[in-house]
Amino acid sequence: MRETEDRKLHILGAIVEDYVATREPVGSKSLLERHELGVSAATVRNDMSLLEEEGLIHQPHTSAGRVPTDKGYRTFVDHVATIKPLSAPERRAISVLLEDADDVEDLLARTVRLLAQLTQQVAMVQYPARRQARIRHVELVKVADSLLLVVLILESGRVDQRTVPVMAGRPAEYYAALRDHLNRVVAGREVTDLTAPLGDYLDSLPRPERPAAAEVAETLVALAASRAEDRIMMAGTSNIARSAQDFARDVEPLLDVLEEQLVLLRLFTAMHVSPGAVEVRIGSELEDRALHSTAVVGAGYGAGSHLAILGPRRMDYATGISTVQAIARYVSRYLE
Amino acid sequence: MRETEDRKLHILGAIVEDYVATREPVGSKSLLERHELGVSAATVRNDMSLLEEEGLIHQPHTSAGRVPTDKGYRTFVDHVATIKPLSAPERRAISVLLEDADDVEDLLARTVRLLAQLTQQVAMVQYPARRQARIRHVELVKVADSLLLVVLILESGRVDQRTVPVMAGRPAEYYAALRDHLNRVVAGREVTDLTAPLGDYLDSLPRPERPAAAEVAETLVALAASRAEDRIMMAGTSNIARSAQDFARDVEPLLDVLEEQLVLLRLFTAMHVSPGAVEVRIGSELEDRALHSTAVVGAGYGAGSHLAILGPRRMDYATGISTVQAIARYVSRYLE
DNA sequence: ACTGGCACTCTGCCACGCCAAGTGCCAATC
DNA sequence: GATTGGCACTTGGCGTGGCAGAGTGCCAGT
Repeated sequence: MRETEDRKLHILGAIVEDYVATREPVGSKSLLERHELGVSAATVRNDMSLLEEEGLIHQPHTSAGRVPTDKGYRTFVDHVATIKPLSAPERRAISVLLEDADDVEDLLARTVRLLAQLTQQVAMVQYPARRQARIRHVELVKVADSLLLVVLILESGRVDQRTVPVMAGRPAEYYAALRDHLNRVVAGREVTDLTAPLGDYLDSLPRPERPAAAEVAETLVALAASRAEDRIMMAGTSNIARSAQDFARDVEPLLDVLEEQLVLLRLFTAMHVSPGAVEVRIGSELEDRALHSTAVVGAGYGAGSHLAILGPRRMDYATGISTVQAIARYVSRYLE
Repeated sequence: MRETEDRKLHILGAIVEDYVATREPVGSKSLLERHELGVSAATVRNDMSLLEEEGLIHQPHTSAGRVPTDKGYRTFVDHVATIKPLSAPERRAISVLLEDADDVEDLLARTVRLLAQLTQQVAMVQYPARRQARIRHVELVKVADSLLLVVLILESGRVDQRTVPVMAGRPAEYYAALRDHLNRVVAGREVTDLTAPLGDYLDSLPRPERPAAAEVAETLVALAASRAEDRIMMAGTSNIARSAQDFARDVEPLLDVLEEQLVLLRLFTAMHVSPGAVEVRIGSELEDRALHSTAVVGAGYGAGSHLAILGPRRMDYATGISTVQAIARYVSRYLE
């Protein structure tokens, strides 16, 4: 009993492997040619029948081979696939490449390209969440007579900016002074903790001066509240062209989703994986309709951010999972 | 003589229009069904023969309709196409949408999305070149014990940043003081004019302090020299899925090129159009092999930056050209 | 519990033939 | 001389039919 159960899983694994490799429904006979199963074709057929009853594989039509279902891929990933660790040269390559990034942005760009190249899938990385978000410095730049640029520098090294329309005619010195005052008030504070101190500061001003300063203070609060992790960097989109076989129908909505990013962000927030852990979502397990023909292998990194690869359900999960995991760890480390 | 020449061009135009609309080679008979040419099919056939001799159209195989060649599209664009101005609602929509961008980055993002939506092609915008590139402020942020973030704020409102590894163990006050010194030296200067003043400053330091300050100064020079217009923002990539008919072969290298950006940047620098002017490149007129099946309609905006749409050669040039031109003008205006 | 064998069912592919659309050319006409 | 109607010819696309290959389910035998 135990043994036949094992064999069924083994056969499922073989089916998935063959299907991934050949892209074609796999039958009992060709399965025997490529795998040492130690049983006859008829037995394989019986087991396949059972697997189909359990909803793990599926026949496109009578007298065709079998194709794994979403549920089939799922059990494969959960119970069959053995993660193959990366080779030493690969690890070294990752290490070297990420090491001399000269910027967080650059680090992410390298990461995502690397991930796309190693897995041959579409890779995406969420911008890192800011963990200790203390304000380092605020700078005001008058870019036009009635337009002010507010720059916010955090201690983590992140830089955010936004322009705000202001009343025309104020001299540059006015904003220099305002900047100094604001810095005195907000420097060293958490981004979440600006409203009260700024309110106090505004109250301390002579009444006629308040509205002008309030304009800037509001922008500052909004800027501090904006979450940069709401952006995603992507690479390897051309890989979807290679893997999709039914192009016109599948690819267009997929490219739309990738560009929209909103769906991907929801996806990321839905997968609350602890750093280093990997989560796999396959086909219908993904919320969005357009992603039903794809699978996503994601991992957490840093402080609650995510990275992932996206490809066809017919994907090499073993290397995908190990690569995503390894890269997530490396990035976490380099972010300190 | 003059008249038959005109008719030939008219026929070329009709062929291009029909081919763009139907995606199928167009023959003399179906041409008459859709256009009032005032002549018989035989005459059209004769003219088509001549057009083919001139290399403007081409027959996929004997007894098939005609398809425009690159040269054919070229003459169509140069001599036949009449630019249809945008409708009033369209203009208003552009105006409204671009008006309340709260950032240069945001403005570009809106622009590129708008362009993609209006033309149904892939749209791309080069980051604006910095015209008057005076330095407003330099900020140093210690993000780790041996890692320093250098932030450069320009008067135009651009913010650039880069991290640099530094010797460990220096107190934060050291960098605060260094920042103040550097600001005194570089504030108000052109980005191209930093080497000499910074050299003088370094020379003025006591010899043992020089290497430490030099580390930072070098990064600053490199940062100032880095050209941000070497980046491109893109939208509407899913549109290539719709327009390409022969997928597997065409789309993959195309997506690669779009991701690489290098080819696109070379393309942009190659088209030195004055702001507001439009340039069209069709098929083999484009340097890169992967772009031979596409056409690009580009325009200059701002101070020497570019924006463009990219689509199949079989593209609606009339609306493409007018839309690109209109948007380039709007963006130039909003950038002041 | 497996296995070998057998009858059955599809899909993919190839060959065939027909049709529609298109062409080129030529003699006739304005 | 330019234009036109007519005609013979070419060719890709499409539907049909037959055939081979791969696969299945089931059953009787070990």
